[in-house]
Amino acid sequence: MSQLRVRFAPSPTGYLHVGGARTALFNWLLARKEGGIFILRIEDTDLERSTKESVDAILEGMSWLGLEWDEGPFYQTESFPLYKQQVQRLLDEGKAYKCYCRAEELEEKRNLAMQEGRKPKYDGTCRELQGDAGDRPYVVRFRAPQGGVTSFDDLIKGTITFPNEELDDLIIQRTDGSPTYNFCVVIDDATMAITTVIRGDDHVNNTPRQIQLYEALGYPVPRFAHVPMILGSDKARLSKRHGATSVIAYRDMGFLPEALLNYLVRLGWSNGDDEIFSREEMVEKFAITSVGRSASVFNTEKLLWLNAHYIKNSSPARLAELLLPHLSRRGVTTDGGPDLEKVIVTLQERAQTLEEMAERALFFYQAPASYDEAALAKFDKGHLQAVFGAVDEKLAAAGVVEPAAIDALFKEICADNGWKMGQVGQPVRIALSGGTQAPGIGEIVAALGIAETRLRLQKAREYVTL
RNA sequence: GUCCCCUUCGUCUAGCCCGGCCCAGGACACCGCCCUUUCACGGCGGCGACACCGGUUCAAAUCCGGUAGGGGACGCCA
Repeated sequence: MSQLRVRFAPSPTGYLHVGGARTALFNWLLARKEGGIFILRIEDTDLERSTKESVDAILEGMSWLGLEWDEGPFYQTESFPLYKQQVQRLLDEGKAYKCYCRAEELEEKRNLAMQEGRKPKYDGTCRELQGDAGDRPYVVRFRAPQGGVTSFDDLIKGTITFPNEELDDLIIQRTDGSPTYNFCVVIDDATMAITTVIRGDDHVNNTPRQIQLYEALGYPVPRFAHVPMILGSDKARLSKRHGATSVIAYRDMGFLPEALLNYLVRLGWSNGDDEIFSREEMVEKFAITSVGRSASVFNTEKLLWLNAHYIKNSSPARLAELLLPHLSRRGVTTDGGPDLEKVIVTLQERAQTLEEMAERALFFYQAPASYDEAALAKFDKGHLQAVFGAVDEKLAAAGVVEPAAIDALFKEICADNGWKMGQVGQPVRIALSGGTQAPGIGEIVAALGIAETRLRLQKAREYVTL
């Protein structure tokens, strides 16, 4: 059996979106699982819309996700001579012909056909033309088989059959001499010896045409696997109006690549009741044939849950590195402040994204500029002053730095003064962080350090005295 | 309009190929309880689906037919 060769072939007309990322992931997974080759090919035949920026954005998304390719990136624009040559071959063999119909005429005929409820296919005006019609502009059309059917066994959808009658003579070369998509893919997939084509299912309708092209060209037909689309919450095709669709946007929102990957692989694919998959487990368990046949809705809530899971299970050192950009975007530097890894440990259980973590980490590096008045109002001033004073005093004499030891200290303070934990913890939390939503008192103090803690306590005490 | 595809809890899905173990299992979300110095985490429990109609069968989510709904394609875009 020959080696498996798959490819991901995005067109550089935008960033890498989650749908494309999932297709890329499935390709990558299959290649890794089968010990095959994963090729990256940029489909830039649309000179009008293809941009270098898009290519870079796609590459950036791919590498952030860690979907490394074995060959490429190849650019279709580099193969123009080859396409030209193959078009000529088809022309010479009578398998393609020149068509002089004008685009506008065709457009009209198409609209008319649609209006009248007919299939808007090319009427074959130039199909039987003899010889060249001078130097009038022309496109080259593939002479498609008229009768019979074209069918293929899709790895995901099963057997799909099209009556050839539904397929018209598609254009393979434009008036300006450039080749069209359906033709390029076939040539490229054939020359790159792709054995399995995994792509979005918006391509199923193109598949029979491509198969006819493979046959006309004398190439072996690869296997096909069409993965269902990803929908937005309203079940319409996922687009910007549903929120972020760019892979890089997810990175910037503070998602971990393994969380996105895990989410994406479970969209349409499953392995029993398993939800969490490491990269290795995905590779080991993935099977293209067990990808579902129906479209699925992108659900940010679940992605968030997975992200929280991976945040909880990542090392503080790694998170620290990933968190830095989110912090500096907020104008915060960790210089001179608490050890970032210690801060992260207090936040790991509570943050769903790195953005959220950065937000919650802020007070460690910037003493509160104001306090949550409503929360403070639940205690009377005398009590507040007494608490801040007692804690400050206790801390001054303490040599401990472990969260558990500090918590024990607070228990002592409660016992000594006949207070309940709620009467002490909450005021101190407000004094240290400004608000009520923060890690445990012991954790905060340990990360902040005794000196800084006392400073903030004194500040808060002054504040309530005023 | 024509062709192609799809249809299990709100969402992702298991089960479907090889009917009975399924008055349908898991996960996210939601609700409640517990834990608790806040917020979270965690634990426990709850809510909640086989699109519909026929057929085959002792028995159907599973097989067959039809209906409805949804999506995709129909480009000198990819």
